[in-house]
Amino acid sequence: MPSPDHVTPGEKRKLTRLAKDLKHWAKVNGRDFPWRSSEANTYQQVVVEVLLQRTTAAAVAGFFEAFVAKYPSWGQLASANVEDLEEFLRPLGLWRRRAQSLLGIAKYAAEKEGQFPSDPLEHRQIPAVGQYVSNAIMQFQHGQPAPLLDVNMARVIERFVRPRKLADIRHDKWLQEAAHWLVRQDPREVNWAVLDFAALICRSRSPLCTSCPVSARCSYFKRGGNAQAG
DNA sequence: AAGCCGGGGCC
DNA sequence: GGCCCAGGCTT
Repeated sequence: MPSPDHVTPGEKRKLTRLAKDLKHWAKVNGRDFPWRSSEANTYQQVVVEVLLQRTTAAAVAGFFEAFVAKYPSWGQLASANVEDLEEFLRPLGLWRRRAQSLLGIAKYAAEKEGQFPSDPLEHRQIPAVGQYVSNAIMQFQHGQPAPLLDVNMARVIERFVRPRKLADIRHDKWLQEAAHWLVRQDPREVNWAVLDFAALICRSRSPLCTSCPVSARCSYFKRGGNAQAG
């Protein structure tokens, strides 16, 4: 009996096949956002993660262009007036907390000329940078494979393979390992594919299992998880 | 481990 | 009306 903290070889094969299938699925069905554009710079790729926290990507999509126009760099964001920033963020929600987060990370980044540490342990002290944003930094600035492991990616992995043991995503070793394995090749493409798949098919409420490209191998589907069948 | 932030979309 | 959303911070 394998340790519950460890991803088994069988689970790794499942995840490898899942990554392949979701990449294929996303080529046709994936979403297109401005921050995924080849034009997007590291500032935009990192700052958007703060905008996306607890916020739908659709809402950020209608906001992103205006934000980067008003605050085009870490330096200009760092020197923003707090009240102006709060007012600008208001339609997006979480505006007080988010203004503080953005100012904090911008001041740090401006000080370091936009360079974040390559050691994720050093990210702990940076405002607004938790495990998720840390992984985004590792991927987008340092080219290191890292999972954008949020509630959505967690849901996909848990349904497809098995549920995690711990309540907190960040403390579940098995889930962490599974997510890293899932995105180890073509991390950008797979990360975005998984997030798109989670948002469009493997939704938290009423998942569209009948339209799912991987339902045949999904443990959640095989257990009859979706009662209304899409 | 749980509560909090927050407006908007969706049921 | 309640739930959810590319989390992080505080208690």
